[in-house]
Amino acid sequence: MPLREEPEFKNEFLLQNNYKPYKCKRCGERFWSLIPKTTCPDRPCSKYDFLIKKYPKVPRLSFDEARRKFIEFFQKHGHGYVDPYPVLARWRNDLYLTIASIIVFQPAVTEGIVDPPYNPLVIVQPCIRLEDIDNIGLTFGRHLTSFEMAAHHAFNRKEKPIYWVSKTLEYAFKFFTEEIGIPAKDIAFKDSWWEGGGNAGPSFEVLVDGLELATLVFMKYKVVNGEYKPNPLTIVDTGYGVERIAWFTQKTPTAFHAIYGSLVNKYKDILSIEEPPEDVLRDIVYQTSNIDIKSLAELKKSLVKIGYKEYINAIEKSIYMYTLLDHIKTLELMLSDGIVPSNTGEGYLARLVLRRALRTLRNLSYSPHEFNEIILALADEQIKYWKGRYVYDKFSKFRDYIIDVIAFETNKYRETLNKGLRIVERMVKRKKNIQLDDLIEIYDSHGIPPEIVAQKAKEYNISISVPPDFYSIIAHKHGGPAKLEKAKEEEIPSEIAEWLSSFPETKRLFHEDPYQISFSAKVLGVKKEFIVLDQTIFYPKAGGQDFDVGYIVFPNNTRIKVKGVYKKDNVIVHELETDVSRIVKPGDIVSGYIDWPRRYRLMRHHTATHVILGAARRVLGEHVWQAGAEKTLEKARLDITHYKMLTPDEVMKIERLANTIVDERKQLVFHMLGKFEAEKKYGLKIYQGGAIISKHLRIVEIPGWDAEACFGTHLYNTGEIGGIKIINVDKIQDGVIRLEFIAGTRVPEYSSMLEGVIDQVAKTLNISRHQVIEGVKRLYDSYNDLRKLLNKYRSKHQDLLYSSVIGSAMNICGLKVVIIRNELGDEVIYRDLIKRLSEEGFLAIYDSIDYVELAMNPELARKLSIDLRNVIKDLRRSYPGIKGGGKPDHITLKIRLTKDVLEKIINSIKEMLGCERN
RNA sequence: GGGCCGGUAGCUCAGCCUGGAAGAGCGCUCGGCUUGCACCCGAGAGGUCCCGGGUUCAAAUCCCGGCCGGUCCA
Repeated sequence: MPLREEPEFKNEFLLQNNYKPYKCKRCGERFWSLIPKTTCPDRPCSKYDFLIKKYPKVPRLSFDEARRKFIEFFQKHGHGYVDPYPVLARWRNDLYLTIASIIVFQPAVTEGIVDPPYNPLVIVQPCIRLEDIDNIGLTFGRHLTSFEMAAHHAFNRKEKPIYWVSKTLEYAFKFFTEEIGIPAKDIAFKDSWWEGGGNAGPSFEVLVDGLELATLVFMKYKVVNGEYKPNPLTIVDTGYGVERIAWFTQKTPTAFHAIYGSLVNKYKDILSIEEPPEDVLRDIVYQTSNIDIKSLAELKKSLVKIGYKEYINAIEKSIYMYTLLDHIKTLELMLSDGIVPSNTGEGYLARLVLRRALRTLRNLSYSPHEFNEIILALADEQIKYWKGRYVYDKFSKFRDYIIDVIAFETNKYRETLNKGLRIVERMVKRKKNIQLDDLIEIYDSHGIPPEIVAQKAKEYNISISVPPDFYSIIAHKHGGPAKLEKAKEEEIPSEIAEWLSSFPETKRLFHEDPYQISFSAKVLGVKKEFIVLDQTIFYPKAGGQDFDVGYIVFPNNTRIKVKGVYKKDNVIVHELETDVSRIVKPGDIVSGYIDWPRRYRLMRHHTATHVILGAARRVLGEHVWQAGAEKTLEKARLDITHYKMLTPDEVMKIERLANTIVDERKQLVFHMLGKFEAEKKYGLKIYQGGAIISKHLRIVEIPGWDAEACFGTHLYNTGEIGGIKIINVDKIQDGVIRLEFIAGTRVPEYSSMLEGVIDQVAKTLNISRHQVIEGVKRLYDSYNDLRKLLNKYRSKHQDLLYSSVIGSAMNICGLKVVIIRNELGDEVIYRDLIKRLSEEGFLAIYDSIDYVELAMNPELARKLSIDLRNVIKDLRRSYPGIKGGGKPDHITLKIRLTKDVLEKIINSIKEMLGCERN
């Protein structure tokens, strides 16, 4: 990382404005200041001096005012304003969350594929970072899981530079001195390095009296396999902390008070918490600001050291409250961007945040049955608090979903806790202690954190020591981070894929007119059975839509079937049934025909999929996103994100609503739009099929209903769908529901199939189609009656067998021996009978069809010192190699019970009992 | 996407390590006690031990593969 001799660090602006470099005597880093300083004004080298210092010219800025000031300042200086993007990075397939403002422009803009909407630009982007989630609260608001990154960006191309270091430093200097009113001498710039989202570069941290207010990054590199390569564009990537600016100007004891204002008191009421007096709290924050505190225990020790022992309890509870403020806001941001909690992917991140919040409630001594009420009250207060404010207004719009999903997830967690605690209890009772291995298993496999295990074990007077590095043991166990790859490519042989890259873009006739069924085109390349044309009506397998089949007619008039069509970037390749390299050459003209009935079905299924998605979003809520889709000849499949199984009523509503769109005969509209233009016009929900990195997007719009970036072939009018029938609903994984449906002429085919099933049932029962329901009912009833009757016969038969068998019992040296033969093949009777007889002191010899079993009462066997296994040994003398085994009172023999075998068995028993041979 | 844990009566689970006659509690049915309810007492019904394969004389139990659920991590 320390590529520290970057020229950016020695900058004109700093030199011309009398900034001088100093080396911090504590951390050894270089920083620039107007006045001499021995340590850098960054913690932990300095304390939060801003909390106690007076700045006469700094006005008190609310969170909203700080944001507004920033935007206005940069707009005034020629920056175009860009609306913030969601915290869920739908436009990227290598990242779940928006962790910085630059994420919005990676990779399309930073790679130079797409121009930014403005250049330079200003954006205030809500971001989520979960790396420091364990520090939340402990640092009194320096760490937050969600924060606003105020940024101005300039994207410099070699041929069109915008600005670089000097201008950026000048903006920062001007903004902080003129707009915020901070004296120039209090501002310092510290050399640093930043990387994220695939880019990196030198940076300056802007520090004021202990608080880092901004980072100015000069992104020159991209990171490829751990190596720094020059980026095609050099990018000014700044990040100003809106929360920190508000905190700085308000000088509230913690950042939470600056961000959450009156909500803090609401939370205090709901949770019945008293914070320490304001001046005490501020002093605690100040005094601990130059210590790296990693746990509550460490903070408590520090409190003792600085003489605030009596506030330990109040501080602990306050920190839990700050954690709840933070986590619930982050959770609501995630949920209102449509995250559905789940056990994988981004959904897990939402679950993680919620569960951490619930654990915090537990730390505040709430018991699980109180979780629901409290967490919902807290969640609702945040929704109210943020109403009408910046992006957070959407909390209100998503209120129903937020409340319902939190309640649902909370119940789920309670169940997990209960289940896990039962496991702990069982373990405690059985093993009497709990080792580290057990703790790891309980957390890793059952989701119960060690603190809770320890608490439970305490009830049984077992004390457990949790190693301080518990979570890193877990992390180590799971191995290093793997590369995130949300999407995957199509299946063409790699040599073909390589060959394809040499061709120009194929003209897509299927987009120009999806109803065209024949065409002619010029051959551009042939390789065995693969052929590339200058244009085609054959749709390649893409976007979940199956490829077209048909045939191509070659110059010598042979027709050859097209059995597959694929796409690599913008080149389409046809796979033919045979090698055609000898009958056609580049430059030839060929004609082609697609299997129209097949294509038309695919089109219906595809357009129906868009209609169904729109219906699902309206019935279930806007958190519903496409999680996968496939359209085949037989049916269409749409996986949607939703947190619980659909009710039959919901399914019916979706189906009905979808069919009204069919009946409304909506005309579809197709556009090619620039990336940012499309996102602005339709929102990020165009990325239903996943991220698309491209300059232009093809938007398929059903006006007033649905708009998606989509490559597929669509009908011109929803009326052509004919009708939609949902045929199957399934929960395929946590948070994902699969809908299967059919459209158009598939519907009668499907209902004929169902009729066929009914007819077959009717035929089997020898009744008419209309009587099927009663017929099956009657059959089922009589089946049950007969089963009961059978049981009566069984017990009757068993009684008869019993008396007949004991009547013919042999007495061998005082032991009563009976022989039972399986004559009916009904194991149940004999097994029962053997048990009954052996309990009554008989030795039973059971002759089943292909084996022989000897069984007697275990106690009796012990009393008579009988080990039936000796029977096997004895038998082996005459029948070597017979198989069998068992225990003293019960053996199994793989042998047929002939007269001779029976005789030998009886002799063997006699010998064991010590009577004479006869 | 990967690791770990689990799947046995309607429900909650024991049995699995160490293979050998499928269990408990709750619920259900019937009967008794009771003015009635809860309780209590007695009897009974209820099983694809997730599915498939393998090892074995013998598999709920051991091995392999799959499906489903949970959980942790990316």
